[in-house]
Amino acid sequence: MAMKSLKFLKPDDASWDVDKSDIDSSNNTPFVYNPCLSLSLEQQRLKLPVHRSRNEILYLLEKYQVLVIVGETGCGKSTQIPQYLLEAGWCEDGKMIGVTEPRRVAAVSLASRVAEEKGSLLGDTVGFTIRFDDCTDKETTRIKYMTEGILMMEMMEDPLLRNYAAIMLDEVHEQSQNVEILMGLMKKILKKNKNLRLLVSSATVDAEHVRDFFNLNVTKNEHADTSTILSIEGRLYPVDCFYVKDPVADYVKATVETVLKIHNAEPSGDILCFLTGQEEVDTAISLLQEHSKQSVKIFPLPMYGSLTNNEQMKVFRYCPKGLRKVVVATNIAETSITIPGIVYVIDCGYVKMRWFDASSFTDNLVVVPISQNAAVQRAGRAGRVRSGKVYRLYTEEDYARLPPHTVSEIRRCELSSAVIKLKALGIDNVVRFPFPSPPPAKNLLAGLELLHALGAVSDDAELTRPLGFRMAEFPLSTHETKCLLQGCDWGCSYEMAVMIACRQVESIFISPASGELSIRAKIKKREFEVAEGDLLTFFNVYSAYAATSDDNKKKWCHSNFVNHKSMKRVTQLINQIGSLLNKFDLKLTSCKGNLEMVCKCVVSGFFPNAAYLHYSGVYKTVRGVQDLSIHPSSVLYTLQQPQWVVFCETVYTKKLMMRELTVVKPEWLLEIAPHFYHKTYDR
DNA sequence: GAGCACTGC
Repeated sequence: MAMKSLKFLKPDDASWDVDKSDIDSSNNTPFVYNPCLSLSLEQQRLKLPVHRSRNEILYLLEKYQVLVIVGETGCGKSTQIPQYLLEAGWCEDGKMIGVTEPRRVAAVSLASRVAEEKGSLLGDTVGFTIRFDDCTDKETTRIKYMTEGILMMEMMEDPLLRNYAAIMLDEVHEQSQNVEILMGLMKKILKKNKNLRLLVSSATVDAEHVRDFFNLNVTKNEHADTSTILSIEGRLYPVDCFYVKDPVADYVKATVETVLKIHNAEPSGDILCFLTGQEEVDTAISLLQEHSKQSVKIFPLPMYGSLTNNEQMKVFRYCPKGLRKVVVATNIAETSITIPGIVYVIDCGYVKMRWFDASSFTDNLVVVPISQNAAVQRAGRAGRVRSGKVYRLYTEEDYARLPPHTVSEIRRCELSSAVIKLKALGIDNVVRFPFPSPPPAKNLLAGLELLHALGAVSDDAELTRPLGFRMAEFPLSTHETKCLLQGCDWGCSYEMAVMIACRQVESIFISPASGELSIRAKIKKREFEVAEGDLLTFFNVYSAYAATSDDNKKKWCHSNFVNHKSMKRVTQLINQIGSLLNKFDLKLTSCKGNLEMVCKCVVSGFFPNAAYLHYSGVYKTVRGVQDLSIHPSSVLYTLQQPQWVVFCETVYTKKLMMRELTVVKPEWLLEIAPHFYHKTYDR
């Protein structure tokens, strides 16, 4: 069988450190491939495709308030354009150039790169700001890289962004919820602050849409346009496209067969396969490993988000000589990471996506066909080294029938936190807010309805004081924020902060996939379990961790199968929550073991997610009609099923499952949320 | 008996 076994893992093996989002200096973006590494920095700058457009960019920014830049990753736009603006004197009155990135790693690594090119220290002329890490200087920083959420927060402080000469929204084609809101807000800001310039960088797609969105010219006269497009020639080589003649029945099997076909018939070059989830990737990998044992000279590697850093790094290393590297990945390889050396791409044509259903108020994880844009993006992964080939496991007719664009996140997700932020920014009518791709009105209204139930907006849809205005400032879900603020009133804000912080990290437990270790991990986890459910189990784990002396924390985590890096981040998050509360003269206080109080406080934020055990043996929500079951990751999965629970989220794969449960009493629901449950019964 | 990908003064 496949060697997935962790049996031989030594305690000091690096793969113990399960770490996802933390950034450390030793992990300074292995993801960018630089073919000009041997040249001096200045020579490298001149070789970038964007260099030829330097003067044009500066000219267009004199003439237009908004410039849409189209260029593939690697053309140098994110590193060079801010420097051109600085060199051209845009920052002479002390203003900054702000660049937003969808990911923390990108913000940090771009800032370090540009600081190096400018020969300055990071945090001096060039800096970055991400959550928990502000590496800028109020006096000297002129170019500031940041994550999108940071700019959003700054807009709440200064709605006209007067500290900035220009803002560059980088990689907007990823269409995050934040970017949609940022673009809508920027449209308003640009009307009021005529000195501000906006650059929007996007992959080829949708550039016209973005330009037209920002164009304030209402006349037919093109000379009055306020926005325009500039294309920068990319570094992509042509990619030949192959389709299957007939639809495939099983795309995992077809992927494996296609790998073998390419390996036998095509010249050297690595292969990248796209599948939808971890299970599929693991299946494909073990099939490929069977072949590689039968002397097929391939080197299969999995790639997905929940692999440890160490396992992820393997795809960037050179593979054993004489073997062909075959990476089988989820969508993580579509935009988030770039694997060097890929010449062949196999595309199954599907993707797993979160989808919010406003009628049942559930978030579902569903497998859907990809869009034509995504298909092009996946194919492009084959053309970064030399001309490549893409094998699409669907017919050409199927391709033609795919939707042209991926439905943006804001049209698919729960919107209450977006709505409350807009309200706090003074946008009263959120349904009329200029989103570049407006979400369905019913999703916005569902968001409003939830905020109303939580007490954050009044009957006439105004933010309430103080609750609504306070809630808008927290980087947490609306349910969580409500629990936290209720906890301040009831004296259990510390317990709430701990449980909420634990929800923000990937997982606080380490769960080896198989073997003896996985059994030992389960036994250890059981020792922390409490009958009140998952959130209180989190609290239990954290309390034990916090009670351990600093010197022993790492060892303690190791022997208890708790993720040390997650716990460090949880501690950081609790501190941040504490200082955010301080802003409102609120404090973290503990109720010291009053379990009923803690559970009631959970109900105060999560009461819309209450479910009861139906006599048929499945759970049902009070408001909905679907059947729900307990997710196997829950501590309640193995215990006797409680009569009433509230859950933090649901996932739908084969059936609808509740995650992160708390056991409750039905009378609490009526006591804490009479407005909500009366209303539902009346219907 | 199960986990697309990101992010937050």
